[in-house]
Amino acid sequence: MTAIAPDGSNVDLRLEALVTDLIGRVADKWTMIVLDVLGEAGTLRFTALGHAVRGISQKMLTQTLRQMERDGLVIRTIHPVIPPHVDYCLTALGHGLGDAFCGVWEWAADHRDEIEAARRAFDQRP
Amino acid sequence: MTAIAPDGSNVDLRLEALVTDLIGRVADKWTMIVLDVLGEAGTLRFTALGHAVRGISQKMLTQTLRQMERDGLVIRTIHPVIPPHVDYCLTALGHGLGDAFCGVWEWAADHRDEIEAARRAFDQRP
DNA sequence: CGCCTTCGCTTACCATTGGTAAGTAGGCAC
DNA sequence: GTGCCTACTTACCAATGGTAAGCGAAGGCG
Repeated sequence: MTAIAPDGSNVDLRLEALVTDLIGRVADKWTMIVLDVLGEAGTLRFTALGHAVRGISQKMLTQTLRQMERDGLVIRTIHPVIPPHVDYCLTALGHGLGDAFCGVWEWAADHRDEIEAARRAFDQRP
Repeated sequence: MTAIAPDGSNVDLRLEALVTDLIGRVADKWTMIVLDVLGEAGTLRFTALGHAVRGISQKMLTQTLRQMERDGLVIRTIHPVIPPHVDYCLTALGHGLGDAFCGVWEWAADHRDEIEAARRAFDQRP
């Protein structure tokens, strides 16, 4: 079941590496939260997003949004007015990822207590 | 629908903050990859895990595993022999998270090409 | 005219995080 | 005694992220 590519490398391993790499870039805290917020709000401006994503710095917000835009997850629309007006919404790809990640949010909400209990137990060990 | 707690804070907001916090700790690159590897392999020793999780440093592996153990996601079993023998496997909680995150792996595998295309398009803009 | 405000950034500086590589424990084979 | 085994620590350095300040261009205000 291990196909070999023309260059001699293992295709399955290469694919796995690529997917793992992709997960590495996408599975980060801020990306997931921005994805969730935008998924629920539809369209938001930069500052509104900044308030909705509690705790994010402007720097990380711009950085995260740029990365998401580059990955085709969000669309950035600039309205050329003064003061500037820029808004963000998810692409179909972004919605897809949001839906895929939805299960994790549900899991987190459902098992919050268990995790807190596990932590307390762990912290009280000899 | 916004219940108010005895201390006056908004319960929905507090819950949301807690869940967001939890996502922040759990939605990190290495945790997700370790979760996946352990989910597929069942039980692995420290060094085997280190080889399976390509690119992780020993330091981050110990750190990630400790955190996951604290959160009740993995069980760490020490066999008191020399040289040391320690193995790791997922708890039910860990399997649950792995299953919840499974959708994201599938999404990543399915949309890899679209993302790469989006990146190329982005990188070639004026 | 000059000054302040607004919004979406960008930048300089510093703290925290993560990678690299070397060390440690402790028994067992040589 | 020397070296090897594994699962870590640790010291040191590079990269990442937070904080806070600045910027640019138009419009309102005195």
